[in-house]
Amino acid sequence: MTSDSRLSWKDVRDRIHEQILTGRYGPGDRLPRDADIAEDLSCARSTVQRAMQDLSDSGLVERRRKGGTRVRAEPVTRATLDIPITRREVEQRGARYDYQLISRRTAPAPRGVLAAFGLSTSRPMLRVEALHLSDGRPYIFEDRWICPETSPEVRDLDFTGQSANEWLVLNKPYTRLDLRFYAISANPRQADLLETEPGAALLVIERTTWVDEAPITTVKAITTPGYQLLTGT
Amino acid sequence: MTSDSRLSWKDVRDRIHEQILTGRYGPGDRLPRDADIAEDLSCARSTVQRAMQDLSDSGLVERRRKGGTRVRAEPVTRATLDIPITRREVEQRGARYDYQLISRRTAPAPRGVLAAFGLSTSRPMLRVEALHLSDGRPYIFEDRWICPETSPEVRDLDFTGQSANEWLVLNKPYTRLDLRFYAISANPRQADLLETEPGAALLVIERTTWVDEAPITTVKAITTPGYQLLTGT
DNA sequence: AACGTTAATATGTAGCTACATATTTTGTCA
DNA sequence: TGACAAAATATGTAGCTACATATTAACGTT
Repeated sequence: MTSDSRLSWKDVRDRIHEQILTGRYGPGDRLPRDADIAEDLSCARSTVQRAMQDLSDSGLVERRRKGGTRVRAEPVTRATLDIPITRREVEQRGARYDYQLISRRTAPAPRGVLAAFGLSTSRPMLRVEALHLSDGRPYIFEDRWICPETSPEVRDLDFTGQSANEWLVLNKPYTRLDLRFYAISANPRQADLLETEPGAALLVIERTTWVDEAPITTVKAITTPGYQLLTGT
Repeated sequence: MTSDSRLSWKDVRDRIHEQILTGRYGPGDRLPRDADIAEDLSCARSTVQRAMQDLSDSGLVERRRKGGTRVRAEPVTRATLDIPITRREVEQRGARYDYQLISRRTAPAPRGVLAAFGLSTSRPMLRVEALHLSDGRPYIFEDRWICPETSPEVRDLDFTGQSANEWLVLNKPYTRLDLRFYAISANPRQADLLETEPGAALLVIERTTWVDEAPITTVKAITTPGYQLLTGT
């Protein structure tokens, strides 16, 4: 929105989006080439390009060189998820945050952990179990495995004061991330730690990170009953 | 990657990302201005701009006019989720897709539905319950409410052949989307429909959409035990 | 008709300029 | 010192050009 008369790329994007909304272009339809749209709206092709890129990123249209731009035939629901560090999540809800280390020991990584990393050969890793609390009540139980070959510093960290969650996120930026969400029934130990009943339905957020090809960490964040993960806002 | 000597904006992005990875710039640190980086790397400012925008989109840095660019002090784990239409999801796993309409009737929207839409006054809406099957076995049970004021066409659709999921996604693009994920224990009816045991832990994907301010639909997709939602790949 | 080669074409990217916009910093005056 | 106005500054955006790249379409040969 530079001035009144000039079209911003967001204006162009919204205009095209609206034409898709109103059925002017339906699923699978091909849109005019950028250059033609630019002439139509009397703006630069680069402006249309930016608009189209955004629509493409949001999953509404598909673009292919020479093939042109078309409305996605089978649209996907695409959304961006932000998962903050747990301390911040708790504090932002206006609650007091506490952290408790449950265990920290080195052990051979089990099959599931190796699979998450895509590794075939077993090796020792550091396992850290910890509890995040909100206003003194259990909030998230994290069961984490850290690859000491990628992060040798963890050998000297005891994670009693600062959580592994926070240390890693501050000191170990990743280049690749895998996320998965699923539900489990609390086993007796989990129920005990989270102060709930065995069999309670719990949302698990599993996160695995790498720097290039080197595995950093994989963690199961086991949430308390009623926990909801939201997008947007 | 235009030619060998010219830096693409992705090269620039990766270069800056790497400097953050290696600790050259830590959380909260301010990066040089775009113009200086451009001179350093002897490329155009617009190239640096695009690189920085991307880093900003991915949540690694924060940019403010006049304030410059700084590494996010409290990084977030940011990921993009793609949720395809259920038929496609099943077929892509190489399974046969089937669809069963369970019920379709108009009723006053309950409190929870109104809350999801952010509405305060009650009104009648169309409720559609349906089952998606993979190789003949229950896959996802969807419990959907559709606002007929926004989509009058639904009055004439019986949803026996095509699922509401598919019809809406093909014919009702949205401008706003809310997603939430949580776990529930299967109640007897859900257990029966999904052919599992009451009390089983189920992942629920709740989706609410609007066109501008007008509510379109809200749906609880109740998945079968073991269902996992993944990012990436 | 089948094949491989070449041309045509739509999007993708880099570079440049000019100006807009949001903040912070600085300066001025009471 | 405090409040307000003006200048400085870093990012944001639009327009233009030139060329790169991917992919389809056209063409000619056998």
